[in-house]
Amino acid sequence: MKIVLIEDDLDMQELLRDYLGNYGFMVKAFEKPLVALQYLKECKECSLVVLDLMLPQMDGFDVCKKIREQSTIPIIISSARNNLGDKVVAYEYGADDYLAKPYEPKELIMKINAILRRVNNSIKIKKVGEFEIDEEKMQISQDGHELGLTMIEYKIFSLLLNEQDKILSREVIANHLGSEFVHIKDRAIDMHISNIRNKIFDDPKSAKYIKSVWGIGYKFIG
Amino acid sequence: MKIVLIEDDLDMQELLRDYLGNYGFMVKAFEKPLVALQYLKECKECSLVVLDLMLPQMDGFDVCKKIREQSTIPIIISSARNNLGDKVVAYEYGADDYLAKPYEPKELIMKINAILRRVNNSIKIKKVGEFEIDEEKMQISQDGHELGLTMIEYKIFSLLLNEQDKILSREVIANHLGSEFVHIKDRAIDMHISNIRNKIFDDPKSAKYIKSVWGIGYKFIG
DNA sequence: TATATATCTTTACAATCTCTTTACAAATAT
DNA sequence: ATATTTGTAAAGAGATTGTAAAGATATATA
Repeated sequence: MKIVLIEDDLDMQELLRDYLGNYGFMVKAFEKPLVALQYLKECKECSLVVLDLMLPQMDGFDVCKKIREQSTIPIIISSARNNLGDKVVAYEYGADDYLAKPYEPKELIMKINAILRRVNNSIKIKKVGEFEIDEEKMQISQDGHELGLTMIEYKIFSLLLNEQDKILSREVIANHLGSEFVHIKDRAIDMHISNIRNKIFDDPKSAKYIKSVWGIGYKFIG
Repeated sequence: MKIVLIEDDLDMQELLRDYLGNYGFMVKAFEKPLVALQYLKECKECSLVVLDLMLPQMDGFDVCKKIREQSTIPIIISSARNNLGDKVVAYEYGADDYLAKPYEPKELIMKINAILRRVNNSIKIKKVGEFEIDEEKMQISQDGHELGLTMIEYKIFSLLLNEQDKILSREVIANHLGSEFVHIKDRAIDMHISNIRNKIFDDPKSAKYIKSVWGIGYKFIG
């Protein structure tokens, strides 16, 4: 489990590196946020960022925002500033948690574990109503019964489930299928929806699951 | 988004219920943990638990553990105890976050949003009187009941709600619908207003919600 | 390789839904 | 009283959706 630490106080950096190391985390520490951002852009196996707010080069909030623009990796803010305003801004910029210095390193460990537990849980199998998405097997089942979707059907239906209640236009759906599919016509998507509906026994006239949103697209009713 | 609050201090309970309510969360509050556990077992649409540690009947940690045995719903601990030991136990029992009293209610809101962002995708709801505008879903509900507006009806009514008490001319309304609709005749807008009124059970002769302003247009009475 | 099978896209048309207009009664202003 | 504005039913115009069927493409099997 690799953790990226962005902290310019080198004493603090070493302390956290050791502490996290003792709990089995690999730590990649950075002093300069711009270098860290570059590293994060290319790092596939990084699991979480611990970010100090007082940094050279660049404001910590901006770093947080920049990270969020390029990925959904969990971010824990570690800051000497302990006022509500800073916390509000941090959360609005997409941070997952906020720790005010000084804090017990143990508390950081616990927060990291709590967040990773959430993130990892959601990867394995995700339940949405009576449906279960198994990302590994690329399968979706309804009440324990595998639906036998085709690849495109799987991609479309898992998108609808993951974004439940959100209206997705045909364009958004097409984009989600990958660049090779952006050209396909809306009616092709309608056709896939129709086929999915057959497999989950849904009737468009009185939709229980996939609702047509007139003039826009479709949504899954959560 | 429904939140279960387990808190035996009734003042605190009311404070949090109001505060969370203002942010569009539905709150189901319990004083007794055993009743809450029973409720959670059957509740499909509950999204998160806020749990106080000092409770009658049963220790808060045990409640946390019991909840975790039966579900993966996010748990935020809200406790007067602020020592590392308690925090460690809470996280080990599967809590997602720990807030030490006294805290700003705003901070709880932020933590809830941060966790829900991870788990689902959090929602933005604006409340105007008994109406709730959900921009993501492009839906408006009245007393929790979805109105089933068409796209143009949604655009018009959300404009009226957002500009409550302000008189909007038909021209302003038409402009707000987008450039493709600027040509439509005033009577078309009257027709949409009439249809909206039907859906929200408003009577133009004694308007509770949408008032006609003779010679100008319409306004929502806030 | 050739053939069969499965998957995906397109076409076409009916069914459906939304939006606009019309028309007339009712309400309001001068 | 007359002119103007509003409310809305009803009809018409237009756009969107559902899906069968056929064609195109990809994948598997003999």
